[in-house]
Amino acid sequence: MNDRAALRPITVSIAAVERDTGLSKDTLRVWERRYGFPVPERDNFGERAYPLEQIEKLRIIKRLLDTGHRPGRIVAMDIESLQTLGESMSAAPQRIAGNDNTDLRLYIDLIKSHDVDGLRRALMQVNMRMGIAALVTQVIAPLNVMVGDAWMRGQLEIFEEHMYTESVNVVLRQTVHSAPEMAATARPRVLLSTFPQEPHSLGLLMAEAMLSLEGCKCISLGTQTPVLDIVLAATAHRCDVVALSFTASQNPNYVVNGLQELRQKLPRSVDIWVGGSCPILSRKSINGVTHLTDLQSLGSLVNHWRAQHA
Amino acid sequence: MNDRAALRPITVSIAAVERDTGLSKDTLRVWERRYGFPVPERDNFGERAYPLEQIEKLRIIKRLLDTGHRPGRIVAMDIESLQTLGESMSAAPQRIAGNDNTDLRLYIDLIKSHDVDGLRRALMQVNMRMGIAALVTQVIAPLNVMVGDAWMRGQLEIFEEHMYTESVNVVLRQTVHSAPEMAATARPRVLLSTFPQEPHSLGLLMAEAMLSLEGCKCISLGTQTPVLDIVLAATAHRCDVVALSFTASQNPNYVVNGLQELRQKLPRSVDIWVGGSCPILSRKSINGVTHLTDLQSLGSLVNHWRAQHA
DNA sequence: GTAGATTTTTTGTCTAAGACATAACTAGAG
DNA sequence: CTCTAGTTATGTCTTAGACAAAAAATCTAC
Repeated sequence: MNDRAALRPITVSIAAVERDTGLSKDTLRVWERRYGFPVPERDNFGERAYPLEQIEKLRIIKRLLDTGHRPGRIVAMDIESLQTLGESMSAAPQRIAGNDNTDLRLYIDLIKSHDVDGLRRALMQVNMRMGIAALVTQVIAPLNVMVGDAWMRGQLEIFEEHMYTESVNVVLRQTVHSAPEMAATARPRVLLSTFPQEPHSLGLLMAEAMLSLEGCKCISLGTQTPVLDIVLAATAHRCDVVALSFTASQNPNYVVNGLQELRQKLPRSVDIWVGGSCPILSRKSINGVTHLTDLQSLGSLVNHWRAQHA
Repeated sequence: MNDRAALRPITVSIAAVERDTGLSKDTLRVWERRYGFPVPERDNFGERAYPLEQIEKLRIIKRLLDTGHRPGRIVAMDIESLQTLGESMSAAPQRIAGNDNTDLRLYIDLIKSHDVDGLRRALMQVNMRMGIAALVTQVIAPLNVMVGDAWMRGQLEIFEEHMYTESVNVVLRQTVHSAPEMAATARPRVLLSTFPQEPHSLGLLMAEAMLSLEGCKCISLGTQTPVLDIVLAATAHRCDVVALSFTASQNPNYVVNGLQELRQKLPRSVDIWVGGSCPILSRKSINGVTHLTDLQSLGSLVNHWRAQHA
């Protein structure tokens, strides 16, 4: 059908690499020019065609960049050196959680046996027994990481991940909205959303659950709101806080520029709280923007806000 | 702090425009070259600086492209012409419904006054008084069209549309899942999702509401599932029907090719039902795929299926 | 030695115009 | 009315050079 695909099914276009690695086309071309990697083949039309091994290596490089390394030092390295470099770094932070994750295997098994109702029931039971906070921080948040990992390793199909995401969506919304509606006078009033290229809504929903629990009035716009409209919405809804969720799929520059732009256009009286698994947030702190490393700290942040606005 | 921003706070960089409109940098530059719009100013460093009005116009153009217009015809038009163009498109199919829409204005007013709780309460009341079917077909479906329209005319901001979408999301999920859980043995078992380029979930949710009402067992994967995974999921969940939702933002060719591929890979015993506001679906019928023109007809389709599988 | 200011290097993104595959429209024939 | 062939429209790729911003390295003062 497609000559390009038929002749070289093992290579992909620069646009696909940009989508899959998060490295911009400009960056890919300039690395090739400067560091001699990646060196894609060329298809019949003279356009770059990246072999899968190079994409694999690019993914490793991207991870290392996210943890603080610099391109000039690592892009030209061979893949084995990169892997040993990566292992020496990642060993530490994993264990700190203190959770051996054996009980979470249960949920993965439910996903793999395609038992939608069973999965939802199991999550609901956690909610009944331990409450929303524990459900979110001790089950759903670590499960998200495990599911992402399992998918990366090829142990989980895309549709199984989708089924999981939809189930969590259902359960979280049900628990959040079954609680008595927050009074319109509750403070702080928190506006929730994500930046335009960020389609993942689970982080937002988890934050909403935790904030509602703390007695905040949440106004969620769902995902992908332009920066300008976040400003308009915060004003229109008289919000005290704008809370934003980011994942690793976000272009780091978009994140930083967007947040600086938002900070500049939003009144100083409105706080900006950001969270999620986006590495740039931890590496770089932005003036006037509060970064949460985990969902537990939302509670103390709300208390802190209330103390200041008493 | 930033010279660029300090001197011209009313303009933004090409990267920010890409982020907020979804139009690539390449596309923005080539439109400027070919159609003479947008024509950004230049900052102190000779780089493009887009005024807000042009971004507004770009958003409207993007919307019109999604509904089938082509750049060469509309990019050079002035903003008023674009708005009337947008209105003339949606005017026609409106009347056919036989609804004068005066009562729906009420909801628009609630959106414009930023009364989230009021909007949700109003929708919930419709549900109590008239049931889910009426809520979906007589209120939400036509309201979706009205909201899209109002945005195009500049009467509604993006964040107001987002707030509306999120509210409908909440209300629909609440009504669907407050009903007693469907028995695992209920038939037909319907798998719901959208194709990879389709991010809109409201259509899916409306369909799920109607199908649950008819006593079907719904398994939703959320949006954007690859064709191959739809096949895998339908098998894994032993589904009788795959239901897909499409909006006008879909590339017509992707839709047709995707559906043909899906039909080919799915067992003939599994029905494919498609619906939504995507023009190609009405223009072209695909072998082995059932197209629903409106949500009301879902009921008779379910009955028909049951009669055949008695 | 350490803190702070200054220079140098690194790095991502911007610029330009040209090329071209493919999507979409138009016209002609059956 | 339907299908096929020709034509236009359109997005994305290509090239290479420039430069601001960030990071690192060097220098200066105490």
